[in-house]
Amino acid sequence: MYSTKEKNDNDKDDLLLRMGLNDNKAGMEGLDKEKINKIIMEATKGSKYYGNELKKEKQVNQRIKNMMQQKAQITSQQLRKAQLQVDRFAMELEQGRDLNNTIVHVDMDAFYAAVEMRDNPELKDKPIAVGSMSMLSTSNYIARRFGVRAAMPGFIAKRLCPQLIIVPPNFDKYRAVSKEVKEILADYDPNFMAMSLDEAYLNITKHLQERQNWPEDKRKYFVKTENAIENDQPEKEVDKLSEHERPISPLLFEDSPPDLQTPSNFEEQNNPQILQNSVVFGTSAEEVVKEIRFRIEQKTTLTASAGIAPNTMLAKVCSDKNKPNGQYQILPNRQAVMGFIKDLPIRKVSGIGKVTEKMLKALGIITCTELYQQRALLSLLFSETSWHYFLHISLGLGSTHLARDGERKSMSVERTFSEISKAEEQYSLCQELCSELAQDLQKEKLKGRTVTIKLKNVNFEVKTRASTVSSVVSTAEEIFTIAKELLRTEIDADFPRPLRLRLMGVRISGFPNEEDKKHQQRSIIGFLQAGNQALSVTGCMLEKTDKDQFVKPLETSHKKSFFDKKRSERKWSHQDTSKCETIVKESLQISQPFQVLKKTSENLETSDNSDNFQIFTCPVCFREQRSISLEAFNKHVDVCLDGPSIRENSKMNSSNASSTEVNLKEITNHSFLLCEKQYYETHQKNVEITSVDCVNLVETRNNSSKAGSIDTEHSKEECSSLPSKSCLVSLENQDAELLSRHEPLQPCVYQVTAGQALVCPVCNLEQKTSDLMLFNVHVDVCLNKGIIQELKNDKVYPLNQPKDSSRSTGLKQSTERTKRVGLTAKYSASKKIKPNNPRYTLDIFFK
DNA sequence: GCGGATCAC
DNA sequence: TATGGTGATCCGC
Repeated sequence: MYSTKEKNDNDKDDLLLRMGLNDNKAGMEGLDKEKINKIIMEATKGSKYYGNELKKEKQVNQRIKNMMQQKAQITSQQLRKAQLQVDRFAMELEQGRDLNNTIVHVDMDAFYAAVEMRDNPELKDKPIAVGSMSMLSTSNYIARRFGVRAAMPGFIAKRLCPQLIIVPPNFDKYRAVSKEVKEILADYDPNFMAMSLDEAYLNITKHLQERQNWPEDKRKYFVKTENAIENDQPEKEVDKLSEHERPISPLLFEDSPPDLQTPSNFEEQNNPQILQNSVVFGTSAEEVVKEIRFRIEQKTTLTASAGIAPNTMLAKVCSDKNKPNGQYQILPNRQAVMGFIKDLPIRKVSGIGKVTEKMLKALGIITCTELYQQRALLSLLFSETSWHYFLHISLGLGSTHLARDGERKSMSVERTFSEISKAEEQYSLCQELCSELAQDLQKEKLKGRTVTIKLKNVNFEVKTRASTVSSVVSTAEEIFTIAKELLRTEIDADFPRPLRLRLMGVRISGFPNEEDKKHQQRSIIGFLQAGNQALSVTGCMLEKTDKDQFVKPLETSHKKSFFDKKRSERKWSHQDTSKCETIVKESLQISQPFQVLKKTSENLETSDNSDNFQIFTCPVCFREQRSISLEAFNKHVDVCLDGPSIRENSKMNSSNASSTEVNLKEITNHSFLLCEKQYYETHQKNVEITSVDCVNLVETRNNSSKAGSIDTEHSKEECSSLPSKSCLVSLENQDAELLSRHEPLQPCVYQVTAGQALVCPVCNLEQKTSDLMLFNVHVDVCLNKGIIQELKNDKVYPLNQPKDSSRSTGLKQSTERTKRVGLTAKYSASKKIKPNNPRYTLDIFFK
């Protein structure tokens, strides 16, 4: 609906373009291009927005520079080889070219503005735009002469065109009109694909076939004037009107193609009763699309443009060609397609945006012909996905059938506001957004596993932070608990400077598909009912292999277009890999804490007699959780694991908390290391603070590490001088290799004497529980949590890394670790316990 | 999985 | 005074 809609061919000044500038068709009352640029520049210069645009531009330039360097290193030998490869692929694509479908792209002209003009005649001959002072959705064609365009802030538009009338949007109305249009479209393709309120693709291949045998009165439409009574049925017998005679009610566009202007003789015939005009449309694709546009206009008094072509990519470009109120067809033969493509600027193609345009331009590519000529080079400079896409475009290929709307992958809410810097306000805003999101989720009965927050500061810098939990969430509270922690981390990271925000958003994703749900249910039930037969990982591997074998012939056949293949890939990943992933997850879940906890809870004397409630003990905070379901409990553990949120539920009063925090700082300064020696040392130190939440500990440790007060050099020496029993050593030095070979790490064994106080070797705190299973789980969780916390704050290095030394290598290790931890560590450590042995052994190892 | 970017509308 | 909101995808960690 915005600037992307009218793509710009002018590339003289990218930055100006990005701000909504465009060619000015230099109407009499309009402004010329130079003037427009000047006014926009004056309004923009010096703003924070502009500053950020400059910054982004620099990044793009750097990208281009890198690309050019890469290009310079390519040898002619490499290029020749690439040429052969690419051409072989191009040939296969060519053989698979499918010209048998007739795809139509229908696009309402200046939709919102047109609706507003229709409903308020006073606006008809005035420059108008729909939107607000800060942002415009669309403008009418009069306003466009002044350079007023979609995606331009209203206040700048006003400078360009002081007479501009800005109408606030009325989406309900647009939706209603859109529905009317869609009802018409459905007659030609019940499976049409709506891209937005004002745009849709149709595949009219089938309709065309059927239409060949239709009698004339099935293609005949009664012509109404503006005053006519609603009648959409083809009925009355009248002479066929040629295109030139067709009555077009609203004079939306002074620059409409002449054939679509209202004929002058028609003005006299304003009585619908007397007027017995009708139109008969032919049986060709062109006639069908004329009919569609005619009916749209009769029904809504609005005009549409359309493109007809053998695939969606071309149809889209075509609909732009004779806009407004026009149509264009590419005939279904190769010559016509290539002729059309020849001088087509790549920027016109959907999917090629400003950045891609600029990058390709740096390689001398502006038109599709040039895109084709450089195909070998492109295959060396861009990812496979990208150059395949480019090759499709340059051959005029595209999707030949319309994909059914797949399942939604994410849902989000975001809002821009005037600066908010107070943390409390930020939290409550976040809470509001979560509530809204939860309501939207409820409407579609969706639950997801990943919560992402988005923050944009007053300098327009955008940041996103995500967290994935092991079971799905959907309520406002659940989402907020996660979002809050993400926000807290960001606030803490900048402390004591406040986050100066201008936008906040919350998104949820990771919706389980049907297969996921089934598996999840089965696995929970199965596990609750004792028989926890783990599905083997090898079983999954087999399945994956099967899938590959099945997909491969499909892909290599090259019968399908690039777009089709992308779609089928997606389908496969939905149907099959998801199954596979689920199994992996399932087998991992077997070893997850809640399994142990469930057993624990069975042993508890349940004071709660409610049949639905079960009491679980959280291995992180050691609080009893009354949860209706394992799922809910699991969520608790996840959240608890992810951050210090539990503190808010904590009964501990603030004075207590702060006093323990002081102690903790001291202790945890040393607790980064998992050295045995240290374990014993801190064990003694720690006796007095048994009641502290592990959750609090982590927060404290974060703070202290931020303060940079850790004598890590010292600790490191201490540690490395120890005998090789350190868990740390094996983790740091061997895990990479071991993990890549899918072999378990050497277990790191801690021995605990019966009756002895249980002190977690990770957080160094004596644990309230005497249940070794629970303690075991705690250590496991605490270990993972420590790592996760470290990773969340990118300023902090992994557990054993000195904060300030060898920054480059440290960073490398840090990210190295991220991956593996992300893949394996969370919840995946498993435990082996011999309950009746007086000398218990605690094994910690990573799967 | 995460985060930044790009793109469309 | 003032430059959007929603969803998808890709790439490089």
